[in-house]
Formats: sequence, structure tokens, C-alpha cells
Amino acid sequence: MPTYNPKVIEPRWQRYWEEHKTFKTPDDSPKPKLYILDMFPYPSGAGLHVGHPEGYTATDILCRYKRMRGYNVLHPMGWDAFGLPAEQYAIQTGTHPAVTTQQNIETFRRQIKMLGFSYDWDREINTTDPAYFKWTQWIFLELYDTWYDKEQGRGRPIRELPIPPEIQAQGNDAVRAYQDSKRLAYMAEVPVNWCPALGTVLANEEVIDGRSERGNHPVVRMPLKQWMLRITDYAERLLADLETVQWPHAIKEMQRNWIGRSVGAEVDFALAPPAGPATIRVFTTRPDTLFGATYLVLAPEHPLVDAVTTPAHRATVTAYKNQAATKSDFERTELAKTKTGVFTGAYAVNPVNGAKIPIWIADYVLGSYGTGAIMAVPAHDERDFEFARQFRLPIVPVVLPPETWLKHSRVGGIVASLAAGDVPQLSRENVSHPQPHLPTVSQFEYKVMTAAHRVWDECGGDTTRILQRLYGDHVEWFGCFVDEGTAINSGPFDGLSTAEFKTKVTAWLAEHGKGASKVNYKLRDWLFSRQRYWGEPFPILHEVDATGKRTGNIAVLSLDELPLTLPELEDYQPTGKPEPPLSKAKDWLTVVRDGKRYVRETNTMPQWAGSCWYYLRYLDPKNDQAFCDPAKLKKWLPIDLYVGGAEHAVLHLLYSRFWHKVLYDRGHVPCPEPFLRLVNQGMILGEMEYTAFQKISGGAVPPGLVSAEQVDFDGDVAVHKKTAAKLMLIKLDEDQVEKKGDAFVLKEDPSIRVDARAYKMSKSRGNVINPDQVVDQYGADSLRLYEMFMGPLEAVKPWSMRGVEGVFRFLNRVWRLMIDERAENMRLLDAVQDVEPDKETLQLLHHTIKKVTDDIEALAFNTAISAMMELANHLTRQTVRPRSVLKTFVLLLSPFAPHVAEELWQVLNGFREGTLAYEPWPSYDESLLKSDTLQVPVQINGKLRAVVTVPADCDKEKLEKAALADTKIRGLLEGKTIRRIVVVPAKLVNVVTD
RNA sequence: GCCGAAGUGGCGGAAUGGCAGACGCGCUGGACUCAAAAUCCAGUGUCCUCACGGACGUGUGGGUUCAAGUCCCACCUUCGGCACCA
Repeated sequence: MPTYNPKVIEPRWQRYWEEHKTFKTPDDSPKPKLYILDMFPYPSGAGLHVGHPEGYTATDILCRYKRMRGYNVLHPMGWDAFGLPAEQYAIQTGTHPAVTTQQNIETFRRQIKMLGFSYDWDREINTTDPAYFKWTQWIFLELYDTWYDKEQGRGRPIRELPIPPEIQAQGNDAVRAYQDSKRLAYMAEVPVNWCPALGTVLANEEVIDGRSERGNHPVVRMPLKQWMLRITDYAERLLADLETVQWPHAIKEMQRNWIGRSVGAEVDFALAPPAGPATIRVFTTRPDTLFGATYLVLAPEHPLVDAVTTPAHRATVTAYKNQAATKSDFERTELAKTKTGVFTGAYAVNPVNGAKIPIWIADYVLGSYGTGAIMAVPAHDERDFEFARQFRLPIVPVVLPPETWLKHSRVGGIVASLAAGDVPQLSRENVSHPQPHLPTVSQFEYKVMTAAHRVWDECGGDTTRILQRLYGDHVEWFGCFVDEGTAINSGPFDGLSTAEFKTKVTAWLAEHGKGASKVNYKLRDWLFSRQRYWGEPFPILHEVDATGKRTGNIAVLSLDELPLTLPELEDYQPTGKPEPPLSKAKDWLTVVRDGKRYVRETNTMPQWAGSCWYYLRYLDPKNDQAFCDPAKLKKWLPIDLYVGGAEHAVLHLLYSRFWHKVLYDRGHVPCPEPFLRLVNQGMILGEMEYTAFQKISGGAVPPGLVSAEQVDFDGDVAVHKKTAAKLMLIKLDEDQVEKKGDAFVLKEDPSIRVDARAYKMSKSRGNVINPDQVVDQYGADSLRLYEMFMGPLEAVKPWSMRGVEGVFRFLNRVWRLMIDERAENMRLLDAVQDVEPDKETLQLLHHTIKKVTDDIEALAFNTAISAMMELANHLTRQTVRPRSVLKTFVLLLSPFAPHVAEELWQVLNGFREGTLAYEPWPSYDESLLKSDTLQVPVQINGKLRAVVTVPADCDKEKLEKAALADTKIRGLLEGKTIRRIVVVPAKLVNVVTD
């Protein structure tokens, strides 16, 4: 009984493709190239998630389609296999991470192969393979060997770095130190997340709300010598080149925000006597507000803090500094609802007006951004405003807001009502006789009105002018104004617009040697080392003296010493000190070279390292002479389409682009951007869940159900809004609820609203769909088809097992369209005949070819599948099914459901041996897309009233005539005056009447 | 708070400014069957009507247009990202 049985046909075709190397990609094909890439997975112990095949299926469909269109398609897969979970497992069980990793890769590979993706498996890579990370280490050394020439705007070899004569004069060590200070890879003391309870340093992603993810222990910041990559040097190009790539707008925007470019000025404030000759340099994006700077703030870690602090304030300043240093970033931000800070006792001189202003320190100023110091302009900066109010510092307005802003302010409202005479007890006339305790007028309103009245006549009763006066005199009434306006209280600059002011004052500052324009970025240099075992070792040696102390000199391994592999360790337990586990490998650690003693770098590279360049290695995965043959790079780059999850929107993509640009500058890759076009697949959520809330008896609320609108619910914990009592969650079945209005309610009691939503899949929630089970039950073709049929690729969408069943039924229907299920062996139905299709069928077929072709090109797979369903439904109704039509249909289906398509293709072609993977893609005949007659809707005043059938080539006049001739339309137009008739040929007729 | 995306039947979703709801799920009825499953056929936005037919309908309010789910303005909600970046 040859019924549709994916369990038999899928493994068979997978074996066929593998044995025949059907999808092996030649490097020397004359066909046009396409490089279509999936973000490679981290092979976790949990196995493949249904989210993975979403993007993989999309690209696979496109690849299969493009091959049939005559392209030479490169479509590889590999493993991003360094990372924490394998190491955690090693700590717990003693199993070497390489073993765990290998097992996980086996599982992932089996699962991915079971889905029938057309990868060229000969190009498979693994970031933990020494033959791979040899080149990761090599690239690191290239970064180490590169400095950024700001004049030329590109990275250059360190030997080309010009050495200033005064450095040269100080000897070799000075030269080396100078070079080291310019390298793209450099060492610096930076704070890390040290967890004393776990005795280890944690990655940022292991720290949640200032505590360790495992065990919930406190995490403190501790300075540690780390490798850093100077990505900030590339900030400008990373930003600018976003213009050249076809990425989703949102992702570009996220990268722009992350880079965070802002243009402003650095301004030098001299210290007021007696503090000394030093100046404090601040960064501001609003040099136009310089006249409003009423105090300076230094970050607590600013190097000049100790120097400026006066003896009388030293104790409080030191205490504040210590407090700020031990606080985690989390505490500094989240807990700092109110601003804190202390006065240093010192004063600075405002360079534009000579005003003496106090210098404070406060942790709302970050040491790591700009110069670590700011000029505070409380009238025009929210944070400064808040701080100034708290510490009663002066607020001077220097930007006059536009009229509309003033009128919409609280003061504007009061002045308006005063002008309109809406305050009977307090009209313009009697406001001059103080009556401060009128019941309907607040103290504040009274103050405003009195002040307004005082300037009323002077301003000619003009409310705008009154408000402008009040703003100048009482800015604190108006609050903070941060937008652009007109300069006031700014001496010679008064009356200038914000933009003009900025230009002029920056020029003035430069002229007087007190400042210069400056661009700053939020982007920080990339912390590139981890205190971990399971990562790439750095190919770096630190020279040590006789006592074992580092001399500060660094040597690098040469290419023939690479790869530097990880030492075997007996235990993977953290050292208990902030020292990486590699420091335990004593034999591995020490190296003697040319009579000098060295210790190896014990940090390892972060997981990003391997994924930063993997797309290059696919092009030449087995090369042991170079990371890739330049000819192959030239042939295949850039990547035509890159598909993956939006969780990599910022870091992975930014880091890869950075490495790529460095390699480009050093002449190793031929193009400045790696990923020409990027598409993010949307997340797949679990099945829809319905939740009711029940009070817990004995609590603050009596037992019973609570309607959802009275509940604060985050998906895990529900709290009664009024009583703050915790509520119990009750999972409901779909048929216990119904829709009422725009919400779901309980069928039994429609007054009880129910929460309905789909959640992110997670082990703890128990809503994870395992692809193995889906394939076991319905087959890979159904899984692939369903993942594409769910909705647009980019959209977030909930899983539905019934939906899988729906596409499975479709594949069964396709099968039965041609296969005689009642026969003993595989054979075609008698209905399948070598006849010419009728016109309707032919037209539908060509319509479907066009639709599927266009939709694949647009990655709109869901609608392509709908179109094929419609064709299948049509053919099901036909008693005679032309073989030619079925053959075309199977080719259309093949990128989506390749196994069943191959099987049916065989039968349709008389069991001829071979694959359809390189059959030419069906083409359509334009002339068959149009039918002879058209159904054209006829509207009266925009409302559909009739449909008329006309010849396809019906012109405007004939169409209008046909519409008006329609009996129904005639009846409805009876006695009406026709004012206008809109005729859109082949589309519609709209009759406009009175 | 800031930036971005999205709101259409019971559900997933479809619609170059031109017949809203294609296709699928679910549901209802029918055929087949001793029966069930599977399959096939028909129906299925809401309300009014025996029916013919009609009214309403794409988060809310306004606007542009002969015509708006689609364009413009304001707002609401949900999701994602960032968050003292001067």
C-alpha cells in the first residue's frame, strides 16, 4: 500500500543526496555565484529547537530554488562550539568539554540532516577544532599587529607606525611601549564581575540584576588586566558603512544606537585659585549652553578628583569615591533613584564668562564616557536639573524655548486663564492686592499670577512676551527645557539659534585655546578575554624575570607555532581566585625561548571570536596554509543573504563587521562589508495558553476567581492589583474559554476575564516543541512546510500542532493527486494522463508558477504555499490530471518539501534514476496569466453593489456602459443624479451620486 | 524615559490606494462506513431577515480621496531593544 510515508522516503532521499554529493559546491563553476548563509548554532545539550529550522528552511528553499535557476550556490553549516555550558558541565561532572561538545555536535548534525537541508557538508566547520582556531589565533595576531591610522582612516601594520623622535630617543622599551599603546589588541586594567561565593569571574550574561545567575550570589566589580580590542577606532566606519548594506531598518538603528555617535565640543575649565594650574576638560553636545553651566561634575573615578579636593572636603570625597567604586553597575543605575554626590570644595572658572562655579563629584557621571567630566547646565539637562534641585545649586536659563512649549507648560496654562479672566476671585485687577489664601488658587498659581501681573503692562498684555519674561526670571517654575531655542543670558551670543550658537561658540573656544569640536561614541572598546577554560588560548607569551614577575614585555607565537591548543586539565573547578583555570596547567604555562623565560597568557578568548570570521572559513575549510585562499574569497564574497535570529542584531554582527574591516584594511579580504543582505527570522513562541487567576484562601482576599483586568501578570507571577495578594494560576483548556468583546472570558462565568497569550518556549514552562517528535509524527517535509506556512519569516508567531497537521494533510493530498494508494506497488493513478491541460487548469498553473516564483524571491514563503494549496485543490477536483501539470507542480513544491517531491518526480518520470535538484525551474507564459473575461466590481458611492463580467480587453467606455447596463445598478440609480463616474479599466467602476 | 516593530474572524494569517478576510486551523451540516477514524462535498466576520437582501466591520479619534486595513495627524495597547552616554 503506497501511502504517503515520510518515514520511508525521507531517510532514503537524504541518503541519496549524501551518497551522490548532490549539494557539493564546486569553486570553479562558470555559473553565477550566490553565497547564502545561516547563522551557525551553538550545539547545546538540549538539542535542536524549532526556532533553528525556521531560518534554515527559509534559506534552504531559496538555495534549492536558485540552483534550479542556474546559480552556483554556496550553502554551508558548522558549529559555534566554544562556550560556557560545556564548561559548566565539566565542572559538575569532570567530563572534558571537548567530549560534551562532540556529543552535542553529533546530535545537532543528526537533527539538521534529518530535515533535509541542502548543505555542502564537505565544508562543515567547528570553532573548537584546532585546525580552525589556529586561524582565529592568527587573526588575533593580525589585530595585535595593527594600529589605526586616523589620518588615512584605516588599520596599518605596526611596523609602519611613525615613532615620534622623543620616544625614539628614550630607547627600545619606550618604542615598544609606544607601539603597544597603539595596537588594536591591547591590555588594560578593567573591572570584571568577580563572584566571591563561586570563586570565579562571571561573564556579563551570567550576571542578572547584580547577582550570579547560578546561586544568586552577589557579584562585585574588580579590576583585572584584560585584553581589549580597539573597536572604537572603527566606530565611524562601522556607522557609515551601514548605509551600504541591505539590512532591516530596525537592526541598523540598533547598531547606530549602540555605536551612539554624538557631536559636541570639549571645553577646558581652568581651576579657580588657589587650587592650582590644572584644567578640567569636559565634553558637551550643547556648547551653546555654556553660559548656563553653574557647576562641574567629575565622575568619582576621574583622575583629578584627589588633586582638586580641598582638605576640608577630603574625608567626604574619599568616602563617596569608595562607595561608588564598590557599587556594581546595577546598583549605580537601578538603585540610584535619587542622585547622589559631594562637593569637592574646589571651583572652576567658566571660560566664556569667567564665573566661578563649584566642582562636585557624582556617580551619575560615567568615568568611561567622554572625558569623565561634565559641565552641568541644569536649566537644559534633565539630570543636571534634578541634581541641582537636590543640592540647591543655581539654575540659569540660557535657551529661550519656543512659544508653543511655553504655552503648554504649567505656567502657560495659568497665564492663559488669567488673561481669559477665568479666575473670578482673582482677576487681573485684584491680583495686585495680595489675597494669598483664596480657596481656588494654589500658592503656586498665586505666585505665578502675581509675577505675571507685575510684568503685564510692560509686555503689552501679550501672553507670549509675558511667558518669556517669566521664563527668564523664574525658570524653576517651568522645569527643564532640553530642546533647541534661542539664546538668552549668553552675552554676545544672545538671540542666536541653537545651531548657529554651537558653530560660533566652538569656533570661539578653538580660537582662544579653550576647546575644540569633538565626536564621541557610546561604543566602548571590546573586552576580549575571559577567565575560562573552554575558549581559544591567546597566542601570547609574557616575559618574566628570575622571580617570576612579568616584565611587561610580550612575545607572540609565530604562525608555525599555531595552533596553540588547550592543555589537558584534571579539574575544571574555578581557581577560587580571579585567575583563569589555565593557570593550573603548570607544564603548559612556562616557555623558555632564546634564553628568556615566559608564561603563557591564561585568559581565553570569548565565544564571539570563533563566530567573527566563520563565514570566511567555509570558503576554504581545509586550508592549512592560510585562513582562506584569496582567489576563493574574491569569488564568493560578499555574502548575498545572511539569515538568523535578531538576538545577534548588535554584538555578533558588529564584532564580525569590525574583524572583517581589519582584515580588509590589512588586505586579506576583498570587500569592506561581509553581509550584503540580512534577514532576521522572528521568534517562534509556544502554543497559545489561557490562564485564569484564583485567590489563595486565607490570604488578604477571599477565595474565588479574579478577572484578568484586576491582575498584574508577568507570565509567571500574578498579583492582585488592589490588595497586592499573590494569586494562583489556573491553566485552562481552549474550550473552557470564549471571546467576548476584545478579551477572552470563562465560558462558565463570562464576567471572569482570562489571560490569553503565547510564551517564549522554555524548559521551565514546559512548552518546548521538540523537532524530533514532529518529524517522527509528520515528517521533515511537514515540519519545513509548517514553519514556512505559519506566517511571514520576520514575524514572531505562536506554534500550533494543529497547523502542522494541516500541512501534513496537504502533502497527503498532493500524494493522492497522482499515486494509486490501492495498488500493490508505486504507480500513478489512472487519472494521470499524457493529455493537454484544459485552459482553466493551464491558466491556474501559470498563475501559480508566477506566484511561487515571485514569492520565493521575496522570501514570502507562506503565500507561496497558499498558492500551491490552491492549485492542489483545483487538481483534486479534476478527474483527468495531465502529467505535464503534475510535473511542474512537483518542481514548484520541491524547494519546500524536497523529499516528497523527489519521490513523486521519480514516479512521474517512469522511475528514471536521478534527482530533480538541478531541473530547470518552471517558467510561466505571460499570455496565460490573463483570462478572457474579467469580473469587475461596480460601486455606488464607494459601496459594492454589483459585479459585471466583461471581456478582459474591455476599454473604459465599454466598461462604464456595461456597469450602467447592469439591472441591479440601473434599479439603484433610479431617480438619482449621477455626478461622476470613476472607471478604472479591469479594476472597478464607481458611480458617484448625490 | 528613549528608539524600533506590530495591532485585521474563535486561532495563524492574506490583500501594487480599487470586491476585506486568500490559504490553513477550528467549528457546523452532508456523503462514505455496522460504527469510528481517515477521506470527499457544502457552509462558516458580526447583527437584522423565513428568504431575497440589508446594515455594520481591519486598536481609538480625526483628516486626505470618487474610493483607506493600506496615505497623513493625534492617541491607546502589545512585543523587542537601549537605558544617567552629558
